[in-house]
Amino acid sequence: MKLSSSMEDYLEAVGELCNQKGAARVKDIASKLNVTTPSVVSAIKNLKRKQLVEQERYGFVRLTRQGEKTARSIIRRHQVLYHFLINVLGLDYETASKDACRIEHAVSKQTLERLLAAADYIEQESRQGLNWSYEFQKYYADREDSERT
Amino acid sequence: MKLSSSMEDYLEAVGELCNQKGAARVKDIASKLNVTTPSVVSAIKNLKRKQLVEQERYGFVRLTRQGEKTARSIIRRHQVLYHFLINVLGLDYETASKDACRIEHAVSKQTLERLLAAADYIEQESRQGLNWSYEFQKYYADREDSERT
DNA sequence: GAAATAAGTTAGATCAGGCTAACTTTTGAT
DNA sequence: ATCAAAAGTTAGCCTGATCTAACTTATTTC
Repeated sequence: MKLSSSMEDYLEAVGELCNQKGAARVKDIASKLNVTTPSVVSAIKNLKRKQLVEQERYGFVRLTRQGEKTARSIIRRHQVLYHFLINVLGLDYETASKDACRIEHAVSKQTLERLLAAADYIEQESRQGLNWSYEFQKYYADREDSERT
Repeated sequence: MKLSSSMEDYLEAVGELCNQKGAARVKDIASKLNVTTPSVVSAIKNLKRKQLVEQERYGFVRLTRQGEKTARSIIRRHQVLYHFLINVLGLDYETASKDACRIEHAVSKQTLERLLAAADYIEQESRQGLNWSYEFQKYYADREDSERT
């Protein structure tokens, strides 16, 4: 039962709002995703049909058991990606955040696991004195400099 | 003048077909992208409007000057990503290919440049005896093993 | 507790991108 | 040169995701 990118975004937003406030309101989902409330309503209707979300009429939105599971994996995907972009590639938060939002819908399980492993591996290495990230940042900066000439 | 993912796919396909055969035929674009010819026709109409492509009625499709430039950058994006997935993360061709196709529409210029730099850096390191990829593959394999227990 | 405000919903439009079916033009075989 | 097959096109439909405008229900405030 695959979700579209868009539905993943909604489920992710519901998940995050539930995590931080216990339940999600339509208007908060809307403002988080920069869409209008009718868009949220129709998306929620869709997620209800898929049994990922529950909502009493005019009330709060909450995740079902299955919804929680799915949301968790979507959020994890985002997190892993974001972490990788920042801690391995050394991107700024702004760019990392935007790219993570878009790329997350496109990475396979396999790729994701390797991105995570790479970040972990590099972190482990750095505890042993071989600071990959630092060396790479230096390399990257130099290379950028030389391109500007 | 930003292109949708879908339009990027069409332009990329036209670019590749032109590279290998000098011009693209509607049916070849269709089979490359797994869509029907009417879909191609309407996409081409769109790319014509954007001046990225030319075509005499019932004839071949070719890139304009601007189209070539754009196609080149899209193709490069794909290539860089594919290379990274294989040579840095160690994914199999199949997965790398599929993921590259989907992720390419989502990576920013900044992320792309760093992915490229990371791949180059690692390659350079490996010429100096520090075989990152090899070590990482080992790390990854071990970690997968221990998860299976 | 009634009126005003906020939140949620419904109806209906639009747009992109895909499809099928039917048609036209081009190509190629005899 | 003709006519069958292949390639390209057009028309029209469908789905997903968005929007605005208008409406309904809940909440807040006096």
